[in-house]
Amino acid sequence: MATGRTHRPATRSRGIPEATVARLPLYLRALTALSERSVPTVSSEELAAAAGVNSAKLRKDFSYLGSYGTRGVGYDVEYLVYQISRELGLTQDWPVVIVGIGNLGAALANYGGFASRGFRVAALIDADPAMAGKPVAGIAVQHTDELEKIITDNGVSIGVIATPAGAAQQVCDRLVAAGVTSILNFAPTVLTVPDGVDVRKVDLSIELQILAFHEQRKAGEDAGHDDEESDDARAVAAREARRAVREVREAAAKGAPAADAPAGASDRKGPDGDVPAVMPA
Amino acid sequence: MATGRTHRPATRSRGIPEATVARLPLYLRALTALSERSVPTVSSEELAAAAGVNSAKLRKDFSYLGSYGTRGVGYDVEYLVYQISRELGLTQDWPVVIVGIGNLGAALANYGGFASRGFRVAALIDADPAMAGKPVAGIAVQHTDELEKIITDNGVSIGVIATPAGAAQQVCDRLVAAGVTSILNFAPTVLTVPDGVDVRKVDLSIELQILAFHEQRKAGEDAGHDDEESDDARAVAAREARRAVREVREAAAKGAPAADAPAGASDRKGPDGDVPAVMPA
DNA sequence: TTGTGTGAACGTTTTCACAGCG
DNA sequence: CGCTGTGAAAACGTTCACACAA
Repeated sequence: MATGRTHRPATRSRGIPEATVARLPLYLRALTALSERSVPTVSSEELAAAAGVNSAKLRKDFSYLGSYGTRGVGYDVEYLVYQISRELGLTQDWPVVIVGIGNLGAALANYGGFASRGFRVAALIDADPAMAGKPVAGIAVQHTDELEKIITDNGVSIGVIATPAGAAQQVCDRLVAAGVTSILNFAPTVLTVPDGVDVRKVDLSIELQILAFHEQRKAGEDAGHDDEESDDARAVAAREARRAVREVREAAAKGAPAADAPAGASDRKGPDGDVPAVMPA
Repeated sequence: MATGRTHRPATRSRGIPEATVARLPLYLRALTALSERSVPTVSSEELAAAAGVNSAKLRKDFSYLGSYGTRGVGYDVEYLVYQISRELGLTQDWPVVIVGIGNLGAALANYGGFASRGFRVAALIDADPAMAGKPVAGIAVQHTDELEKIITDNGVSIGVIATPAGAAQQVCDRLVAAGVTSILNFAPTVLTVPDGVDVRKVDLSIELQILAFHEQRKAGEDAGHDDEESDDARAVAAREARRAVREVREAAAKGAPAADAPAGASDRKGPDGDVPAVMPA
């Protein structure tokens, strides 16, 4: 199938493990803070605490970059800042475009964290003609028609999608066709992109759902039976439930939803489904 | 050390692997879409494609919940929606508070994806007295002074922090003290919480930095030497660089930054550092 | 026959524990 | 002696491939 893969495919980042790459920005932040307080060196223990990881992990991570520490002393803060910035590619400036200037898009445009790292908002793009020309975060919003021209003229390779879910794939396709090879997606959809294009997604409601899961667990343990329910117990219960489950399903199929049964979940909020992450763009 | 751990500690979620939990919302979304199109059943292959994972993974994931499929047929859409919702704890309504009603906080308040799942915005809280009483997304913003009362009165157990980095830990402490046990943190800081409290973080600039890393890789490969640089080559290069590196560092220590050297990284943007994710709250 | 459910193989990430450098 | 750097072990996650139920 040459249709293009869906998500971070076999793009194994040569050399540095993906898990490590994901933590480098964390270290960088902690180091920057230390640097501002003019702290000259840190131990792996201290830095790890500041970054919220354990020291063994941090040392392993750094070992992939090279041997930048001094035994018996620690790491030189300034020097590490430089090395990590370099490794992350933050010593150059990355022009980015934000597409979809609704509530969230505007928040992103105003977000200082971008500019303070190596990112520069090259343009804000929105499909609403009424938005065109209006300044957001000091930048005039441009119309979607200009998208391709903006990408090429500015040599943009990173795009941020903050449109409603419905528009996301379309926008994504245009970005990619115009030359964008990295996409940060805030729309609650799975984007399909060709090989060689990286997509990362941020989904606000998914994060909350994960929290809800754990929250429910806590509640269950407090009220529930034993403190430590074994894995087996769960598996067995699930297996036992299967019979009952099948009956319920059949009942439901006959159009008579049982008291504690399906079909209820989908009428939670009417024909709403995947609501856009932002105001209509 | 009773100081309280930093990040998802040993809270191994009994039974269902964390990685699976993180994907359940994805499946749920795909299923909801199918449900709306009145599709009665899906195969693991189809659903996996819609969710952007491969089918083996999806089947494994579902196997942790129980045996909810029918061999030779697939999964009953409505039924799976129900089961996953149940597993995620979305059959009940979770009141959440959002603290820090800046640009991002407002975007979150307006985000339809919360309400459409089992989440209800119980209150918006901000430290700015001028904000108090102003309606955002149809809800009057309340002052931080009310925080504890709001939490207890509404039985809130999930809090969203969208304040500037500087205020986040303080807000977090108050939320936790008032009874919140799950926190979604948008501020670019590592939060320290007691055991039993879950924290998930969303950091916009970290995501971009990860993209930049991969983007740099791509560029390097295009321009660079061999197509497929071996892991060893990198390791060796790093090791060789060590010598040079040490010299550079010593030069820098003497106050004479070399042409291609440290200290440059921190003056990128003056005394800016960790800029808040949102407007001052 | 079709497509689920799952042991077993494989790959990645984390943790351990300690040799050895400064 | 203290703290990094790193092999080796353990834990975790993904993929394979096929028995078996419908």
